[in-house]
Amino acid sequence: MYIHVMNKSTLYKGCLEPIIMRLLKDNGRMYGYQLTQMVKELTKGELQITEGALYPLLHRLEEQGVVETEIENIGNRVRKYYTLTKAGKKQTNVYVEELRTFIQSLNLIVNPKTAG
Amino acid sequence: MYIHVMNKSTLYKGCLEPIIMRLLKDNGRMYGYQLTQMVKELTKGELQITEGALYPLLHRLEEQGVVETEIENIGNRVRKYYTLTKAGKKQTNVYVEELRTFIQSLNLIVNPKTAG
DNA sequence: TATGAATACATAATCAAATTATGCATTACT
DNA sequence: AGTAATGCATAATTTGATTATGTATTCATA
Repeated sequence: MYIHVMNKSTLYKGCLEPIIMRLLKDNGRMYGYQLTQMVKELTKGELQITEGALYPLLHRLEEQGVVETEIENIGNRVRKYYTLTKAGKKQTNVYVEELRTFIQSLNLIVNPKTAG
Repeated sequence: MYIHVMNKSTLYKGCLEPIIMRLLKDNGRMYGYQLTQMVKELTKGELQITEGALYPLLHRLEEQGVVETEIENIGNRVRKYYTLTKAGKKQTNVYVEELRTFIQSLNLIVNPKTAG
């Protein structure tokens, strides 16, 4: 019988946006690669953001006016820093609250006895 | 400026499969509509599974041999009950563990101080 | 000093899985 | 009689990931 092996990384579909915005809110100016590293560190390697997911997301956020960017040259290398706009910060508060509620909901399903 | 309003229900993209399997493992035989109601109740209305997401998922799980079904007639109405197969139960344990780890990861990002 | 790993960005093709909309039918409520 | 709730299903579309690829710099090391 065929057993479907779910890639656990697909769990965070839909959560990436609030995750990134939360990190930007907490840490101010950050660049893309730094965001991937911070997620990896914070989650002890559990969550690994792929570049193909991250960069298009950051571009969408910029289009929407949620973040603004600055290019910085580190030696010969280019970094693109992202900062939340005022509207972006406001939006982040909403998203993070929703994410907290969502986590609580997941807990209620997965650990119905302990999660109150 | 355009502010993107995220539908918070989209957060659970990718988590639906382990959620449903977990409920089936806990409660044995369940039918589709019942699953949607239980998720709604458990999460105090926060998570609402749409039919367009649920039924195709259940059909996929059946194809994969994760669940098996029984049709039951309640008066003139038809219900389709789903039960985890042996392989399905095994798989559920893995998925639920992954989901727990994922929840913990989310916590580490959203509540870095309190989540250990 | 060449080679690979890490850093740093970007995008196109593809796939998975949801939303939205629709359809059908029964039962319960008002 | 009409509406909401129960109960299933599926098609069209959209979203948002994966995977693969490309470019380029910096650093460690064999």
